[in-house]
Amino acid sequence: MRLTKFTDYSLRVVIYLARHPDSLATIADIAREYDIPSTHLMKVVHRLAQCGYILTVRGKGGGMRLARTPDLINVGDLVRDTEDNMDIAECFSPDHQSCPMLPACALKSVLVEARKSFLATLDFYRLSDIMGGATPSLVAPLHQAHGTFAPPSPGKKKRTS
Amino acid sequence: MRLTKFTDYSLRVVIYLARHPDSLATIADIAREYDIPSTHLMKVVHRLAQCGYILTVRGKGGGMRLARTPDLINVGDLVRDTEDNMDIAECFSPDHQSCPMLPACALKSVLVEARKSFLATLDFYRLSDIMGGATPSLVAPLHQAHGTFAPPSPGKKKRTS
DNA sequence: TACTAAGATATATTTTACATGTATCTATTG
DNA sequence: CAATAGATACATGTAAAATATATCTTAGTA
Ligand code: SF4
Ligand code: SF4
Repeated sequence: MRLTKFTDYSLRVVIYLARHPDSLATIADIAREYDIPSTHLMKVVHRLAQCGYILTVRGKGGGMRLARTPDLINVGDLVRDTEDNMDIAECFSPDHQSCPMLPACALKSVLVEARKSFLATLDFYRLSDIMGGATPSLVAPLHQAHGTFAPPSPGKKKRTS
Repeated sequence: MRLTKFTDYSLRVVIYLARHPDSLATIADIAREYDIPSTHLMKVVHRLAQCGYILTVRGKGGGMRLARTPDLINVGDLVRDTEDNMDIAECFSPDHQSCPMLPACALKSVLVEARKSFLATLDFYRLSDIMGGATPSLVAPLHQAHGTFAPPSPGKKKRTS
C-alpha cells in the first residue's frame, strides 16, 4: 500500500510554494530543490493547475504560485485529486467486476470504510499545518488524536463525492 | 493507493476456510472457487501458514484449515502480515532516505497517522465479521461509525509494533 | 521583430513492483 | 511405490508508474 511519487511530489510542490510566497517559482527551481526530475514535475504542476491549487504563468519570467493561502488548501482533497488510482481492491474498479463475492462482499465494505478513515485523517490537515518552518499560529499538534478536538476553522470544504 | 492481490487473495482464502470449517480445503479447491491462479495461491497459503492463520497438511488427502476460529482472526493483523509494502511514501523505507525534507517532515507525520487510521479501522473487524453467510450473532453492522461503540469482545490482540 | 525562457501537450521509453508460470522437492496416504 | 498434497526456488510476463524526448504555445525583453 503506497501512494505514488506523483502524489508526494504534488505535496512537495505546494509546500515549496507555501514557503516561497513572495515570488513565482519555476519547475526548474523546485526540481533542483528536491532533486527530482523536472520532467515528472511538469505533469505534476499541470495537474495542480488544472485542479485549481496553483496558478501558472507562461513565458519568460513566468512560473507558478499558490492559488489560495495555505490554510485554504486541504491535504485530503489534494491527495484525492492527485492520486488517480484509489482502488484498494480489484472490485473497486468499474471494470474488473469479476470477483465471485460481489455484490455482497462484507470485506469490500470494510475496505471502503478503511479508505474513508485514511482520507478523513488527511482531511484534518491543511497545507498550513504541514508546510513546516515558523508557523506561530495555533496549529493543532501533529500526532494528536484528532477525534478529540474540533478541526481548526476552515480548510476543509465538504465535497459531494 | 491499492492493496496487492496477494492481500486480497489472502483474505479470500481465510473467508473460504471459515465457510468450510468441516473439511480440509486444497489450493485447487480455492483457486477453482475464485477463478484465480493456483500458482499465486501457493504463495499466499504458504504465507498464511507461516503467520499462523492456517494449518496445512501435506500429502494425499491433505489441505488446509483455519488455525483459529474466525472470531479470533483480526482483519487488520492479517493485512499487516500479508501486505509486505506498507511504505506510503518513499521516505518510509529504510533505504531511500534521500528526501531533503527529512528528518522533520510534517507531511510524513500526517501520512503515518493516516495509515494508522486505515489499519485501526481494519482492526475493528474479525474474520467472523466479514465471512458473510448466516452469522446470527450480535455482529456490529458494517459502515457504522466504529468510534461510537466498544469493539465486540476479543478479536484484536495488541501487537508491539 | 527576433530571441529567450517559461509552461502546455503529446508521445515514447524505461523501470519496477507485482503477478504468474514452471520445475522440483518433500511429506503423507493407501 | 504410486498418487496427491503442500514447500520451495527460480523464471517469466505484465501493467502501472516514472522518466525522457520532442514540439508547441505564451510572454517578456532586447
Ligand atoms: S473479495 Fe471482496 S473485496 Fe476482494 S475483490 Fe472480491 S469483492 Fe472485492
Ligand atoms: S516530502 Fe515528507 S513525506 Fe514526502 S518523501 Fe519527503 S519526507 Fe517523506
